[in-house]
Amino acid sequence: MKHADIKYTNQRVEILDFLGDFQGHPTVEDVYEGVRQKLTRISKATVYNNLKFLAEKGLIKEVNVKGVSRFESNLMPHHHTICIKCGEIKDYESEQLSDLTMEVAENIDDFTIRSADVNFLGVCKKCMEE
Amino acid sequence: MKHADIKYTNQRVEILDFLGDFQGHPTVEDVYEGVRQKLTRISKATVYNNLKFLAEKGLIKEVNVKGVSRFESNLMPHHHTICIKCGEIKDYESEQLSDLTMEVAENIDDFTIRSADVNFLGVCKKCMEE
DNA sequence: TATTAAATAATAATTGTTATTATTTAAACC
DNA sequence: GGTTTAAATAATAACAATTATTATTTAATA
Repeated sequence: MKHADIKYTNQRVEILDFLGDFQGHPTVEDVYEGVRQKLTRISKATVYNNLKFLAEKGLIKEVNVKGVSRFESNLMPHHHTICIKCGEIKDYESEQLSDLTMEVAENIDDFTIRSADVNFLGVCKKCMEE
Repeated sequence: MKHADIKYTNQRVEILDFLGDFQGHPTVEDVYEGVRQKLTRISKATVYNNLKFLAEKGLIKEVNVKGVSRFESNLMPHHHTICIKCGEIKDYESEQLSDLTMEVAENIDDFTIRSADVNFLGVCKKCMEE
């Protein structure tokens, strides 16, 4: 799924690779620390710029949780459960909900849809037991 | 809709009044500036604390957009359209989507649901014309 | 090879939010 | 009513995430 109009610099390739391998929804800091293992001289600003850039190009997705940006490479339609205690984020799939969400999205007047996000906020099992 | 276990201080009453009158989804700064018209000596920390407090008590709702907290007093089930250019937020209602969202929410395993948020991201009419 | 634009690194500045502490307010008890 | 106690507030410091700035590097184009 390469895009012709995107310059695949070393930094961008490493960021994409990192996100592809990562299980979960890393923050900018996570990505920075991870990518730094290979590109020791990469700047955090570059990580910010490229995560934003790649999200705008649609190669990755941004998830904003409690004011901090997180990213994922899972582009398939899905939702998120977010624990309001520990912050854990998990993917959750409901094809029916994805379908209805997109159908509704496409019929909103005077609005050019880019994406539709469904977030379930609550308390995860582990936090409930405490 | 008064709650017995909530102390209705002047600050909290003014914040609730402000949110009730406000058309839209004000930030903490908006609320602070607004409430300051009547309670000139109110502290911004108090605004933060009470917005958080009132949201936890379920008297208002928090909407996090692009990393900044916004609040609203509309407690009816509804969604939001968010313009990625100008940041405009508008309420959007789809009973069918609200219903399905809640139904899905209640059936997520190992997760105690608190709320389910649906955000439509895209470009508003005004921004499209530019 | 020279020119130009894009990308990057390093870091300063900004913004939204949280933490701290002293003071004030108000409820609960005698 | 006065005293004790806890909660709420004001003022401000501290913090963390993000954005802006600027010089340098890289790479595409002529």
